[in-house]
Amino acid sequence: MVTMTGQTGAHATRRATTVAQLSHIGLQLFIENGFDETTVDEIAAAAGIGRRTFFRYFASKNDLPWGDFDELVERMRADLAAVPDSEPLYATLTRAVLDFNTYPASELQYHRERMQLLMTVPSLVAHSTLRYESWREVIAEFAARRLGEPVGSLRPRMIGWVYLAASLGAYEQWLHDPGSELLEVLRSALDILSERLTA
Amino acid sequence: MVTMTGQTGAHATRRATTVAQLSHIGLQLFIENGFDETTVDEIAAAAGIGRRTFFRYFASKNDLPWGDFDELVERMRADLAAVPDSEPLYATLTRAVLDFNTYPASELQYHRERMQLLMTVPSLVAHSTLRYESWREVIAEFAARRLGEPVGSLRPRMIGWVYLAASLGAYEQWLHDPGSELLEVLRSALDILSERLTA
DNA sequence: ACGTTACGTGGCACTCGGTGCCACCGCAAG
DNA sequence: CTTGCGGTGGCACCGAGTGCCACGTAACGT
Repeated sequence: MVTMTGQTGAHATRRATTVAQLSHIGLQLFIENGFDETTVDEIAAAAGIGRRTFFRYFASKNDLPWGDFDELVERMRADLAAVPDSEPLYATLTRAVLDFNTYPASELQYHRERMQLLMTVPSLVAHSTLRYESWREVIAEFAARRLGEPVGSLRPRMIGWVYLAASLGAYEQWLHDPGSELLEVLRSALDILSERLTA
Repeated sequence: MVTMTGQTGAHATRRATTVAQLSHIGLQLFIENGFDETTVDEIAAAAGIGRRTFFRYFASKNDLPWGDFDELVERMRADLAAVPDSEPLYATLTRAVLDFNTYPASELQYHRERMQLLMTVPSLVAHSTLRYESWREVIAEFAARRLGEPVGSLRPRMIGWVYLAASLGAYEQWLHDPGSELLEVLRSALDILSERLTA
């Protein structure tokens, strides 16, 4: 169970576990026994590491279900940066949000269980707000650049908030309706944004 | 400093403190020394009550800055329920959001400091998501009734999310720009919603 | 081959938020 | 005066998160 991770170049050392492994083990426990009922001690024990070490992999128990979210956000940032200015703003953002939430069929069941936790366990629901900040930031940055406005101005920020709202609304709906398709619900949610909310 | 609260009718007993007093004392400490640097023990001591008693007034340290938010939400629910069907949906919601965030000039400074905490301290930012749920619910309920759709369907939920997004975007902007007027920023944010987010 | 250094590990003790339990006390009603 | 209710707060306990440090092992220099 010893893995090499030589990414850092010099002074690479064996790691007893990978983030992905730990995340998987923890999530399994959360699903089986409930989030609040599962202690970090139990997760560490199940993974065969010390409690202290757990907090070197994850800043908090709340971060465990998030996996490599930050990486995905960075990928979205890069993807958006590569979009030519000829592509219309809102269509690009819609496309980006759909891409961001596109998972291979094999991972869909897992993703659903993960999101079920993130959207229902109060502690996780609360914590998620902090994780979404960087996501909104990417959207706002892109919108600001396209609109020629500072990122700090109202419109880009609002666009970030509103696209997040659409995503969360879609996830809520997807989890609520077991037969639905995530991408379809997302598409519907994003469509509502493009309607005029007047009268 | 002993106050009578005989609301419950029979068996009314003196309370050593009121929620408002405690909230005020705590916020003062948060502003002066920082949220994370202030312990519940210190707040309790400053208020002259026991630590155990603090948690009978507030479910958590995070709830302290919220004051009577739930009451305001209930008022909004009642206000919306009283709006005749002849009033257009989105105009009514816009009006409701503006009313909800209308404070007497004397409380504005206090409100600003409170919101500064709620929107910047990570622990509070996270927790706020849980408090906003009931707010979104009120919006969604009204929209659902007006649209003749179940509350659980996508559109009413989205409307709840999107109006929350506008509110949070406006607050972010308001706090970011010391010279701005809350209601004006809010109005601008809500206006953006009523534009078509296309092309 | 040997010492040195870097680094992942994990034990220990501590802080702080939050909870269950319970004993205490004052007020109101009988 | 007695009984009962309700606010109070001390005490012990749990679990998340952190600082500190000692240990072992792999990589590196000589």
